[in-house]
Amino acid sequence: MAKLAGVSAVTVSRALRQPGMVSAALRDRVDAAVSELAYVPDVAASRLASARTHSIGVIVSSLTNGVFADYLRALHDTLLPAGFQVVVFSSRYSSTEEEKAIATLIGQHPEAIIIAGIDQTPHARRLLERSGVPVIQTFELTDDPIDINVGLSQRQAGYSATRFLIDQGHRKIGYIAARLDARAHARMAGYNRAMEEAHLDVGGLVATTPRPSSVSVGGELLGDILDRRADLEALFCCDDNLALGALFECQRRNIPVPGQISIIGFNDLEFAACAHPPISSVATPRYEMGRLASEIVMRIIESGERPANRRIDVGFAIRERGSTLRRDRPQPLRALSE
Amino acid sequence: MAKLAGVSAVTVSRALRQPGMVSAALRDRVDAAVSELAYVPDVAASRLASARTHSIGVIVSSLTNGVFADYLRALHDTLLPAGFQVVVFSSRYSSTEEEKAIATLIGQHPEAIIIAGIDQTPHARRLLERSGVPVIQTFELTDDPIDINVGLSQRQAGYSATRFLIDQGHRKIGYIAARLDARAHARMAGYNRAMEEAHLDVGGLVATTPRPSSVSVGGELLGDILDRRADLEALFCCDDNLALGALFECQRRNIPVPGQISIIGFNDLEFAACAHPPISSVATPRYEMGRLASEIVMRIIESGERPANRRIDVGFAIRERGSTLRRDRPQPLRALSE
DNA sequence: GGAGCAAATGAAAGCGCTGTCAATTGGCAA
DNA sequence: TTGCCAATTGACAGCGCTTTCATTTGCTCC
Repeated sequence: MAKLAGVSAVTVSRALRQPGMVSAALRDRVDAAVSELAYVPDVAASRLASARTHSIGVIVSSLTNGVFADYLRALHDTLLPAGFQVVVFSSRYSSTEEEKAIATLIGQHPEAIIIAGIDQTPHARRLLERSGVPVIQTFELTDDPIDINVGLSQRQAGYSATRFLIDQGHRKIGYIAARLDARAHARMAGYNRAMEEAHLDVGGLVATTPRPSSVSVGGELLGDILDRRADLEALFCCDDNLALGALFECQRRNIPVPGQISIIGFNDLEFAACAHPPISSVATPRYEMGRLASEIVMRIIESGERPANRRIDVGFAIRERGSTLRRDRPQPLRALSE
Repeated sequence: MAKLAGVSAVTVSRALRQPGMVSAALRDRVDAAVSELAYVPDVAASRLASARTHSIGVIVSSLTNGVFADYLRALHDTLLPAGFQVVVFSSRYSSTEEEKAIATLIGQHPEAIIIAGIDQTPHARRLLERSGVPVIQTFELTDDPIDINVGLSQRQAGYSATRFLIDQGHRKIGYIAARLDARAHARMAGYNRAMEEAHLDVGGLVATTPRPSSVSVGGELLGDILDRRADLEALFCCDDNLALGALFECQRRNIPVPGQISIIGFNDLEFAACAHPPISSVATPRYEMGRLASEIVMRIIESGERPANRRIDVGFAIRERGSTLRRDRPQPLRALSE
């Protein structure tokens, strides 16, 4: 390459990275040789020599779950223009794969790591701590972040969704969840807390499966509950796919939604608002969370400046739509105010 | 690291890569030091020294479009167990980003590249050709592959879906598409061909948008057509998200599906089969396609053995479901057999 | 008991770049 | 014309590994 352009390797490197520092003539010669050979510099060599990778490691639970779509988009939108490469790994909801992904990632020496979730294994945690780069944990909130934490309380969100249904006048409120990752558990804990607080029985009202979440699973899980509790009044679904499946299942069984069963989903994916009826959901600011995480990371890399707070709560919001309906009750719920 | 274990760097390298070649005692010392330091070898140095990256580059149009989910899963399922790392880039449906992704990827020296689509820019093509590694183009079929091509004829699939509706007795058949990438265009070409062949007019029956596909866009596009053609009888949707949106829009407008309008989608995503009514769709073997591509790649890397055919058609299949209905016509369609 | 060999380990070189610093060139002031 | 400085370019070393080859160790076998 350098030979073809008739210059030294150093000049090629400079012409490509800081064109302003070489004369126009040489720059042209280099450019010509580059395009002649379809030359692409070896990042491995570059990384080794410069100790910079210009890459940010990102680990998500799934590449294909709609939940990570906006989040990943935000990361790309923010980091690419700043000259960073975004290296995405999926743990596929497996701790083992997550550990592997973290190790692989660290071997690539990203300049920061943004990882979804807070439930890393002790080994994974150690790897991250020892990596020496900023680590942002996202999606959930923890009191004990590895480094920095940008997320929301999944438990609180689950509580709020359930409480929302209770406040609407529902009593026989079901909960369905698939995959059962840490976030699903946290939401369920919130559901249980809200039900317990309202002195409502959850017997037969919960259906879960370790299978991945999907629309069809949502229908099946609702079916499981209905087999036991035909008197179901409302359903909190751990995610919007399940909610959509539950909605279809109701339509299939001629159960009016929200007339007989109210349905609320989670994450407020795009389709929720335009379903028929539109599905109520808990909106989580995933794009915002990704943007925030990227900006924190870039600030640390560029100026070493760390956020004042290691723990940033991005919150959530209940989106009330047509799939949930206020139900008038003759007698008030006892002791809900405790 | 080597110092802590009291051995040479070479031994560390060997203990980690070929444990069988070092004595148990040293192996234990190395392992201890590794976990003590949370040591992870530097892939850049490794790659530079060994000229092997054990990575396969993958470029898709979108990380978050459900279409790539099964495909990526297949790639991971097949390549990870074989010891390859899967490096995924998204072109985000942009030629510019695709070029950048290809360049970045080649700088990382993957051992093969699997890229979705056949419509790379000339520059991108050159980069791929010059990279010196096997390149598999997927999802579509071309007569002029860069190297190897595993896909299906999107045009043919679009033709078949339309023809399916025609054969069901429909005449006023609409087409909606979003994003308008190469595959959407190919499907539309198939639609146009089928309509033309059947001497059916497409006036006012087509609605497209450059916006990304989504469920809500599906409803809007159907609305656009209905504004012009209230007599619409059937709708071919460029993807299942649009189809779902169209279905919801019909429900919202109290238009019976399939009673008044038949709907067929494309790709047969998971939710199509469990919608209400279940949505007919064109199933594309995406998992199979990914598996095939991986296996070809691994065979080439391991033994240099290339497939007999550079162009492999994985086909497609119409899944007939409740959203499409045979419509009886008094008079037969003229000249359909031409 | 010593030659011969296999197994285990280490020393040295080098992968393709970039950081550092030295060398060269040209322009301009004195 | 001479000397000095800035701009431009190149030489060299080294990033952290792995490959190759040499060395050492511990056997086996005659």
